[in-house]
Amino acid sequence: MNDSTIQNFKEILRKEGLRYTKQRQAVWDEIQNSQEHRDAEDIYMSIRNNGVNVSRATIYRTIDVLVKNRMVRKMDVGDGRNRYEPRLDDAHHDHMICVETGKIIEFYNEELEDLQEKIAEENGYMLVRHIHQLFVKPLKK
Amino acid sequence: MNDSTIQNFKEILRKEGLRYTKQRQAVWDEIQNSQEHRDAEDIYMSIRNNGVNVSRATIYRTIDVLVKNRMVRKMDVGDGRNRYEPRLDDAHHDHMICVETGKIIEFYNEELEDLQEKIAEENGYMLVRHIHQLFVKPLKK
DNA sequence: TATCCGAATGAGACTCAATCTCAAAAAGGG
DNA sequence: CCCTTTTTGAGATTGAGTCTCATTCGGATA
Repeated sequence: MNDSTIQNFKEILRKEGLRYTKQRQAVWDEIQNSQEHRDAEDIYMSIRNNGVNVSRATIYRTIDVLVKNRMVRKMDVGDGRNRYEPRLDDAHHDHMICVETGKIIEFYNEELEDLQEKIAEENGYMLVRHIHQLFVKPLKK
Repeated sequence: MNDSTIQNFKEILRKEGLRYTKQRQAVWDEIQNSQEHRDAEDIYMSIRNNGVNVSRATIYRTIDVLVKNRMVRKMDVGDGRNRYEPRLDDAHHDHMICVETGKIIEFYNEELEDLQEKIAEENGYMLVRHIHQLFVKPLKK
């Protein structure tokens, strides 16, 4: 929650023609401060526990802005609740989800990225974005 | 909707300890007959329009059985409605979704499949299943 | 083929994440 | 400090999917 990040956030709001409010700052702080993959309810409860009054509507509205401006990544894990994670470095990665423990592991593989673009192009398309999730279980030792 | 497919379906119901009903057959027929990626409401309406009385509950319950027995594949396109497609040949493929037209294109790439298993193993896991969707747009000519 | 009993069905209630509504509160330029 | 416009929040609403339970049906048995 350093000054430069706050400035960056304010700039994005300005660019979008939106006002700076403590609720919006709280949402960004909350997501930014934990490197986990959290759901909206979790973020909502944390902010309230920190003493900031906020509604679910504001959580969702703010997340939309953050996602649009690539500060937050929204991920659909397939259980009906989206998860959010900060995108501080903008380094792309995908996710591996352990079906036994629910643990989420991030991974990135250059070859995989290239291959996807190639496949899209071979079909006459340009890759815009992708969802790639590996559901895994621990190797037996 | 040939005899051998019906027999196969009856066998699966037997194996699961379930009875053969016209509603269950109608759901399987409906999914099987169209090679598209359809949602539950769509399947529901089609069956009713064909004159078979069925409820949404039965649609969902039957789809669960079909998915469990690998006759139908359930896919989460990210818009809140799952899509279902028949799995007649059991050949695996992933999907490319055009963000401009909504068209769904199937693809399969051996190299991609191998790479995923490798990545899981490098992290100490075994690949159980995966979700891979490419969101694309047409190449400008 | 008639009987019978447990399984299946369907109408509608319910769930739950996410979105919408709109009166009241707050931002922030002048 | 004022004033206009935006934002907020409590609660209503939406919509896919699930659950309930009285009624109907499948199909094994005799």
